[in-house]
Amino acid sequence: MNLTNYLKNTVSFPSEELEDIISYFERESVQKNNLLVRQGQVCAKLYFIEKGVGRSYYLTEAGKEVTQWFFIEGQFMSSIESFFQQNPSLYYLEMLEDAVLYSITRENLDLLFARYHNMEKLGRLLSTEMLTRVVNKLSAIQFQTARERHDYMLTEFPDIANRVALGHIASYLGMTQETLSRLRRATP
Amino acid sequence: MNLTNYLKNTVSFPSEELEDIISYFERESVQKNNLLVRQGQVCAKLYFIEKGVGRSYYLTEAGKEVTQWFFIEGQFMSSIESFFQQNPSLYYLEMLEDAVLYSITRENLDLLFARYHNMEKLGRLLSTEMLTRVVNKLSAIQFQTARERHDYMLTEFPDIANRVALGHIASYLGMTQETLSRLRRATP
DNA sequence: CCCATTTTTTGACATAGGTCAAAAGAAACC
DNA sequence: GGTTTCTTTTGACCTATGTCAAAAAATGGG
Repeated sequence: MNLTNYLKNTVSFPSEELEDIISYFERESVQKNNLLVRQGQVCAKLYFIEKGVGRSYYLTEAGKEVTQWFFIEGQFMSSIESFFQQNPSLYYLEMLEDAVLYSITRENLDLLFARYHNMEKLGRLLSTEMLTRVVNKLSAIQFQTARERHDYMLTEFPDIANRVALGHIASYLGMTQETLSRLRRATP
Repeated sequence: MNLTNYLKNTVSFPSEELEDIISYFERESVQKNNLLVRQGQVCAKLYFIEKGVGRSYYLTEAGKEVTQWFFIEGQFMSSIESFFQQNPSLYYLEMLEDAVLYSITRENLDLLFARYHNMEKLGRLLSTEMLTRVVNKLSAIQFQTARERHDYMLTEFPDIANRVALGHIASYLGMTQETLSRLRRATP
């Protein structure tokens, strides 16, 4: 999924708006295991993923990584709180495969929000969509067994299991990797 | 917190816009224990709470209520997914105290979004804010002990403990009410 | 292709928090 | 103000999942 098509499918931009908007994005090739943002830094950019998978994660006091979210092709990726409020990020952003990204700075995004009503609408729709996704995960995590959480994940990220390490998925689901491993073995 | 001030503080609306926007909201008095939406219904309105506390909850297969979120004065309340996508709601919306609400329909809200760029911006800001809140809860729930989750709650809803039943809070935190009760006793 | 490193699986054991049941306390209602 | 109903606390016991450790399998670089 490329950025132009994605934007078109979400809001019906006149083509001159679309061109102007796209011109503020910058193409970046990023290698596997690269960090886009570290915990404590202000997240400077919003990324659109044309190709690749990424995740956000944080470190516990014990030094363990906890995956917060996965981001795949055709989605925007950022440390949202940090990017929008310009706070130090609570999360690391990491690419888990070689990736092609399109990035935009906060400044330029704000400029586009102010310039185009349509752009503001896009922002609203993306936020709302992400919000419902996070709420769905919350429902799954809040009161379900390890097995049910795993089933939820398959609906949100169907093929993630083949793309990222088991340990990353386990922490995303709020369980240890041993538990996830046993769960998989037991699954018929 | 009333609606006019709330809007003013969030986006700098010209006063004629503000007046027009406000005119689409309708004041409603709702009594304690009233349901605004039932599971399975499409949520028709977005509510602003001037006074009172509400919650969203769902029923498990075993018939237990699980609180999803609390909504207090000065916040918008809705079954977000249902309201914005016009899907059947996964949640009940219930007021837990006698309340004063201002409601707007989806139709009118869309009309205002289309009419005023500022309104679209408001929508975006509210979504983003809610998103960061939900993400915070998720972090708390995903990998923390019962005690830590409880501490998180106190930052998000400092005085909620005095306003709503313990069982509602327990399920919000993803634990049983017995566990929450024991936790409180043990807290110095 | 081999060695080093990382990831996944397996086993033995520990424990936080769940379940069930009943008592105690508060609130609501006539 | 006494009875009913709802809410919170307490106790005894249980289980899903965590922890720690080590083996097995997969991956990656030279």
